[in-house]
Parts: sequence; structure tokens; C-alpha cells
Amino acid sequence: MTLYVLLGPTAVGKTELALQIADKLGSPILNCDSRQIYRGMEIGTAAPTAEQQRVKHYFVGTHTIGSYYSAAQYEQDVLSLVERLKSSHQSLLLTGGSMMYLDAVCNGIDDIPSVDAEVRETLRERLMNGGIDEMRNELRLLDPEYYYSADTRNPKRVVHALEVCYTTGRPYSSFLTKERKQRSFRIVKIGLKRERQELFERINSRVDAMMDAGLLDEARRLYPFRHENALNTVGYKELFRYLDGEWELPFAVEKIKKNTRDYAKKQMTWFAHDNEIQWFHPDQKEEIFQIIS
RNA sequence: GGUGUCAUAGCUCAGUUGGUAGAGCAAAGGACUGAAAAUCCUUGUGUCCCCGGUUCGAUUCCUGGUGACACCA
Repeated sequence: MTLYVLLGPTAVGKTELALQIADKLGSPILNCDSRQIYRGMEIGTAAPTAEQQRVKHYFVGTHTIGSYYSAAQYEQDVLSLVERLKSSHQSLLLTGGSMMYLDAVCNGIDDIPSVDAEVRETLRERLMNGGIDEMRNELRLLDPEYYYSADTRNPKRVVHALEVCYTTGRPYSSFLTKERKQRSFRIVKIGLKRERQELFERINSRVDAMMDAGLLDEARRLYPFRHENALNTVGYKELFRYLDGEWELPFAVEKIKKNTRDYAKKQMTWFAHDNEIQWFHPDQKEEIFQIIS
């Protein structure tokens, strides 16, 4: 069994090409997008349309906005789905741009116990009350190894490490193996890439198209849930500022474009380290089909 | 045509009592192990509009020019 992984920055043109590759492979599409998982965010996340879902898609619109999901959960879900489909498929196609989710499937995430909900809540409150310095000191005592290797200026790193320390009674770093998990299937990574100028123009016009398609209405519908993590997402968080009366609409739209561009840059930085990726321009269909045949 | 104000980073502007300059935005680079479209870190040399003058030294002061804006004709 071979898992083909079609990846690349946002708006590069994965969705359309994925349909063609899936046709060729006779495979469903395993979506790898941390936000398209959620239902109700179709316009802002450029989710596959009903028409595009003539090819069976997994991991699209499967969760409600408020539900908890994670890269580790995704790893498990994909692995068990692959197990199920293995007997009937020679090859499968996974596509998307969520860096950490891709990494979870391809390399695995270390087995770390789930964080106790009460611990999480307590730490979240401490952070909100400005307790980051104190928490940093605690981490230095509880897990010096992690403390001195991590970016402790990033509150999320500090908080999560502490969450694990308190939940398990063990240093967070003791769960980190740095080992790559073995997979029972072959992985072939195909990266899509465009000139930066070209990609940025696509991003800008896609945002305009989203607005034309009713992104503002979608954001209005989701406004009551705006504090959910799923909605801490480019395209929504900016429009919420508009709905709150903080920003003018054109300014919010420009911010969406800018933040999407930044996201694309971040993705390219992440993917640049992975030398298993074979890169193509989306127009190089012949070359790409060569790889999958 | 006259008078006044302005001309500094890709954009908007600050500043230098004369010792060649810095913010915001834009842009660029990087980190990343269970909320990752998240979160966090780093990066500012540009004929200071042009010619000349004063000065040890001018982006800064002065003459002239050019351009923009405002007001008066």
C-alpha cells in the first residue's frame, strides 16, 4: 500500500489536482486540513464543494465548531482509516497543508497522555491573570531539560509542558522520544509550489472571491462561537473585529489577505526542511502522474 | 502670475539646537511534538528632491531650480 501525500501552501491549487489524482488512483481523498474538519466554515476554509465531493472525502466537515480535535487525534483517525481501506486499495491519497497534521501522519507524534481538563483550565486562568513568569519558573524546576531547549517566550509552549507535567507527574520532556514512528505503508510526498508573486496574487483574489461568495454572512452565523479555537482562524478572526466595530470592512479584508500570505510563507518554511518532498508546479500534471503510476 | 507650506525607507510620516537618520504599515528570515490557519522570535543604507553657497563638516542654515498642496489674483 502506498499513501500519496499531496501538500503545499494554501491556495496553491491542491484541491483540484487532488481530484484528478484520486480519479487516477481510484482512491478517496483523505483531507488534511485542521479547519476543514469543522462544519460550518466552508467558505472561509475553501473546503471542497459538494460537486467536488463526488469523489469520497474523509475528514471534511466531520466535527462541530466547539469540539476538541488535535493533530494526535488526527494521526490515530487516519491510521485506523488506512487500516480499513488497505485491503481494497493499492494506493490512497492524502492532501492538505496543515503542517503538523501532515507530520503526525508521516512521522508520528509521541505518545503523551491526554491533559486533565481541570489542569488545563487552571493553567489557562493563571496565564490570563499574568502568571507567565511564575509558570516559567515552575517549568524550570519541573522539567529543566525542556525549559532550556524550548522557546519559553512562547506561552503556549510553557503552558502545554506544564499541563503534561501536572497531569502525569513526570517531566514533559520524558515523553519526547525524537523517534520517527514506523508506518506499515509507503509514503510518497508530492509538493505543489508556485512563484511567490503568483501565489500571493491567487491568495488575494481568492479572498475577494470568498467575500463575494458570502464569507461575511458565514462569519456572522459563526459569531456567537467566536471564542472557540476552531474560529481562531484567518478569515474569521478579522471579520469578527469588523463585527465588533473595531475595524472597517475593507481593512479587515486586507488583513485577511495579509494573514493568509503570512500563513503560506510559514507553510513554505516548514516544508522546506523536508527533503522527501518532490516539488512540482501544479501545471506539471504529466510529471506528477508519472510518479503515481 | 503672487504669497505661503511641504519634499526623508515600497507607503504614511517623525527627527537631526549642523557631526550622513527611525517609527508604524508593507516586505523578508526563522522556530515549532496533543487547540498548529494556532503561538512565538529576528531583520530598517535610504542619491534625507536637484544645482550652488556658508562651514572643518550640510539631510539640517542660505540663494536658485523642480515638483506637490493651499490661499490670493
